[in-house]
Amino acid sequence: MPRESVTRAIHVATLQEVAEAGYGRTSVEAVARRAGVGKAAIYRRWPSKLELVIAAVSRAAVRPAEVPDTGSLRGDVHAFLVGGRRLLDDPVGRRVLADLVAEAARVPELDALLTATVGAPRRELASVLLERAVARGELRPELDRELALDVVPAALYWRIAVRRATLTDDDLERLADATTAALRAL
Amino acid sequence: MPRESVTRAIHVATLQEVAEAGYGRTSVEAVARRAGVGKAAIYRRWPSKLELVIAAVSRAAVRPAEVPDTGSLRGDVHAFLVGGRRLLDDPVGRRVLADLVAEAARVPELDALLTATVGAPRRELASVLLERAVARGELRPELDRELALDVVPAALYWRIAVRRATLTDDDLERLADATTAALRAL
DNA sequence: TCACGACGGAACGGTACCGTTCCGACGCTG
DNA sequence: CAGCGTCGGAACGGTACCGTTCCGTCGTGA
Repeated sequence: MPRESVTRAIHVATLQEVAEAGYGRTSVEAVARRAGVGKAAIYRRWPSKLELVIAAVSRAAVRPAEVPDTGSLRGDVHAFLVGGRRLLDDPVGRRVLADLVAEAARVPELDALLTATVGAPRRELASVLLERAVARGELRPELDRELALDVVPAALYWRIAVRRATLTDDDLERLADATTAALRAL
Repeated sequence: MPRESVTRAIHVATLQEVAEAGYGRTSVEAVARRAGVGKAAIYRRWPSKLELVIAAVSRAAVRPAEVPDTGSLRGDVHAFLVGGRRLLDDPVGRRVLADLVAEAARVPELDALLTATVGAPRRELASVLLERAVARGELRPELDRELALDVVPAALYWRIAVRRATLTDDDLERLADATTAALRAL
């Protein structure tokens, strides 16, 4: 039975390596070096870099997808944005995410992983929020769900992950206002 | 004097290589192979992979930043989105862009290049559009420009570059409506 | 048409990983 | 406290690029 402490050290080292070197330049050798571990310990667990990274990301991405219910669309959107900012605030996670988004265009397994561990849960959260607003009468029942689900997280991702700028609490308030207005127009 | 046809072949091959392999795994050797060119021809022109990629992207990204003036905020936003979709529609460009966005977090030169050749021109376009709307009285003068400039392109990028889904003409119409509503709330 | 120079291609020594295997050491479990 | 299995580490042969240098060739401009 592999030792858990070693497995954890490898996971941490993997994420750090991907964050610093980028997915493409990440080597199993470097991960082992950083983890203070023999390469054999890694190959005993996973057959390749892809599986290694997938395992590390899967473990790190496990987050309880709590659904906010504030009683209003605007409040729910704000809560969603706050959660999203928290998710993107980790510098290591942000870098790894950007790399994996790029790499997912080439590797279907990574694409599936990202969708399953990050995309789908967040999307489900937003979906619940939208349906509640429809039920409340705040949004039209014919609302274009597809488009709405893209509008909600987009500005947050763009600003933090792409432009690598920050969003203050105040920004988040106004962004919630703007997003709510956008949804009502859909 | 280096031959222009060779330079062009190298540029094309560079972008294709980055698109297929990712920036991190792209090698000068592979670029030369693909371009049907000796490595010497590349090192005669650029000192390293970074400069090579920067040159290729710079050339490819030169696009006339035409400013749409449709007479209304909604029309201007729509025109901006149509232009953005055209920019992101090229599959090679889209992949390269995702890689470079990730790599820009590590390499300041790449960051500066991306800002100068893609970010700033598009941002300037959006800025003009916003100021026109303010002048027209369609948006409040106290409009938060920073936030507004993030809201305008975000959904487009999110959907096409991150989620790798498509946007129909109809989607673009509704997205223009939603974005306009969001801006008015800022 | 001639000569200059950039060309494609091969080869250089050197570094880095690959994926595997073999150690001797150490830590759990029983 | 015995022994089994995982441990860190070193080494394996092999592949791939690095950045540079050297060819013999061929296109181009004078």
